[in-house]
Amino acid sequence: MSIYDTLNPEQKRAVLHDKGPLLILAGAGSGKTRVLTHRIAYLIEEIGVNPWNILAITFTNKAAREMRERVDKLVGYGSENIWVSTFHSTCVRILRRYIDTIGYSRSFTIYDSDDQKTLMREVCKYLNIDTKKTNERSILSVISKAKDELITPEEFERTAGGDYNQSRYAKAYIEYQRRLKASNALDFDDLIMKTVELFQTNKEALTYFQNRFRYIMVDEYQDTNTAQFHLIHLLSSGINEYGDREFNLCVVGDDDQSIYKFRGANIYNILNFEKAFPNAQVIKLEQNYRSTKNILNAANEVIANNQGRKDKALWTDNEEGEPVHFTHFNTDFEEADNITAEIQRMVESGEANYHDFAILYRTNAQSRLFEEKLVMRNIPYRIIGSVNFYARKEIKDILAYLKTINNGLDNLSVKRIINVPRRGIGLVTIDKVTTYALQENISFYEALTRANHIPGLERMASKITPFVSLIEGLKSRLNQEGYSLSELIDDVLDATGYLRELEEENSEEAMDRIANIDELVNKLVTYEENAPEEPTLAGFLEEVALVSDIDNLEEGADNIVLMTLHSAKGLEFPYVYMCGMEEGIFPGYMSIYAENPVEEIEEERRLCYVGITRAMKCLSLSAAKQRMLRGETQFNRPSRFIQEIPRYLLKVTAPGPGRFPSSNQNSNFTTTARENNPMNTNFDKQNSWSAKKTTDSYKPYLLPKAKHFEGSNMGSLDYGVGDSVKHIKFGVGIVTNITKGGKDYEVTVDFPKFGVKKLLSTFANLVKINE
DNA sequence: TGTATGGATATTTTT
DNA sequence: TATCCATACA
Repeated sequence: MSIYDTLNPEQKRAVLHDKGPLLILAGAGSGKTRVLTHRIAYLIEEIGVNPWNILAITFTNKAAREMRERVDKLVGYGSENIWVSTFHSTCVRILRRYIDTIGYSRSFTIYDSDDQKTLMREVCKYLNIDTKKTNERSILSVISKAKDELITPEEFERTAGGDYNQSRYAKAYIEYQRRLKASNALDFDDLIMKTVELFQTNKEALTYFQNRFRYIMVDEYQDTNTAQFHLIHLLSSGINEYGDREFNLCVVGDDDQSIYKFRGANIYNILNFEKAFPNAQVIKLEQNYRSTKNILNAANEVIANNQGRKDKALWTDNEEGEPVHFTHFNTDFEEADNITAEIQRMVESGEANYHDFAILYRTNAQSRLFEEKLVMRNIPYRIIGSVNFYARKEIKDILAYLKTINNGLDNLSVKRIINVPRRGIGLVTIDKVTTYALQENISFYEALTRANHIPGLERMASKITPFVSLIEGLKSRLNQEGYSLSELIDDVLDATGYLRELEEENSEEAMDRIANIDELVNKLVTYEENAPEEPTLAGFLEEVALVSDIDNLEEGADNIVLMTLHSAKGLEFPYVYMCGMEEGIFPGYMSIYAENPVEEIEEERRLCYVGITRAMKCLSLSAAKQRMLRGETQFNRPSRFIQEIPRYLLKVTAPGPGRFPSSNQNSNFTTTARENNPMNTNFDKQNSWSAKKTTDSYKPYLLPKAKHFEGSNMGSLDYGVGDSVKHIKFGVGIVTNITKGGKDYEVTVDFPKFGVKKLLSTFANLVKINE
């Protein structure tokens, strides 16, 4: 009995395919990772391929790690030589080796989206682009799209021609790229684009990697963009010893799960694979091993509403299972309350464990209500994606120190930390130094080292010089023999006084920040201990730059997970709750009112398909009749995706009585939840942090009184239109109007000295004056 | 130079 | 509603 006997016929065919291009159309839950790992094993053990010649590319670190683990189990010897990594880290590794041949230095920094935005803000200021009319983000997204399509700034400018807007974007692109280069920095898109550029200009590098990667496998192929396509095409078009192009390329994907078009994914990569790689074989994996018949049928019915798909029909041998549940709640509050109650009940009855559950939603903002409920009920949970650990201020600050030490050209990082902690160096000084650096064509940091020669800055030199010697001191220590990275970070925390300042502040927030910094130190120590090669500062920084929140999703922890539908791709759970199934939420209003709604809605539908197919045993959908969104009450109809599921697959449940029929009981719950809150200790730091935060900011929910509040409810304010009121700052004025805004009253008051002001009643503390 | 404050503004998804 | 930013003030 061999390991290949457990495969079904199609899977086996895919595994035994050893030469030439292969497209595996793998439906959800059809065992594609299994096929990939078994194929690697087959190539090594049966065909005699050197593990060293195999490259497997995924999108997330988590997927890469999983694949590595599974391959390790399957392949006894030499599996560590298989190159398993994400697109981005693959490119970083290639660039670290060759990037100096295209004009960057090997110690380049990677800019994340925050950094990109900061840089773009500088660019806009420099080019006099009004960021109120065109915000940084939209410019960045234009640039990102261009980079995905391998369009250089110069080309972009050429095609822009006389078009005013386009040429403005072009100018921004050029300047942005110039500054990245000056900072010796690459953004995420550059990682791919520059690697392609390297391969196009440096034949030696290309040949080296073509010879190295004789067998290439790509997971989630439907999410690749044009740049990634070219990268793979270049890498796989090596010539073998008989002078033939082999294209030993095996890609796995599912066009129905393509959900990253907004990020440049090019669906034609998978739809036209057979054109791009002649003689490609296509194998379809259509048997689903994950879900019940009912769930799978619901998924099939929904996705059938999309046009232009690759023809396929997913089926399963699994049992029929429960029908798909659907509940139409009255409010979003009731939705969160009932779902969390149901989960709790099922766990307490011993039917399931917390880790069997996932709550999925369209937008991160929807997690908040659930979080509040989970805290109240003492249910352990983990939210993926809302606040990235590495996006926190204190973490970015410390990393900026490390980046400055690693790459002094990184202007952004230097500017970030020059006055953190406070050194009395303000904006004026920074501006002067920047201007000087620009004039002299040197980096910002270089300019700092010459502070006492900069006209007009002689007096500031006494503040700047200590900073420079601080950095220089740290740099030189790093160069000493036997000085470790963990010593470096300790020295950074100590010598900068960063930690001391937080300790002295002694607030709860400061304690959280310290805890986060400790966590960062831990990560660095872990990196040092586990690094495959010699641990380096650049290595650590790049690892940190390329992780996403989903990568930290630990297995085995017994908690519910909450995440967006996007993050859920590739995962599976016995019980899945998809909430907020409403028109305007999912599909989102952005897609409904888009220029090309058909296309956009189809992408949303694929997202829905992804969500449904995450469920193994039981799927529950829900919508709310009214929902609070950015302080406003919205009334949405149930999502069209619900209608697309045939009635016989659905079990429509009436919403429960609602635990909180009237609003005033809530406050009791808030306080008790706070006091008996022993589960904080069971959580990791991130959770207790977020839990605390929301508990503190929790306010009792007021049932929205949307329409008819004018009469009776006015009583809760002790003044009305026409009354004289006193404000602590504005003095006495006359109320001219009162409207309901969110949970509060917006009171318009005419102050004789300050004019007409709109105030929120809870904050304004207006006092009625009796005349 | 640093801080407070109020106003504006955003909210889709992320390697 | 929550955060960000510019402006005014100390």
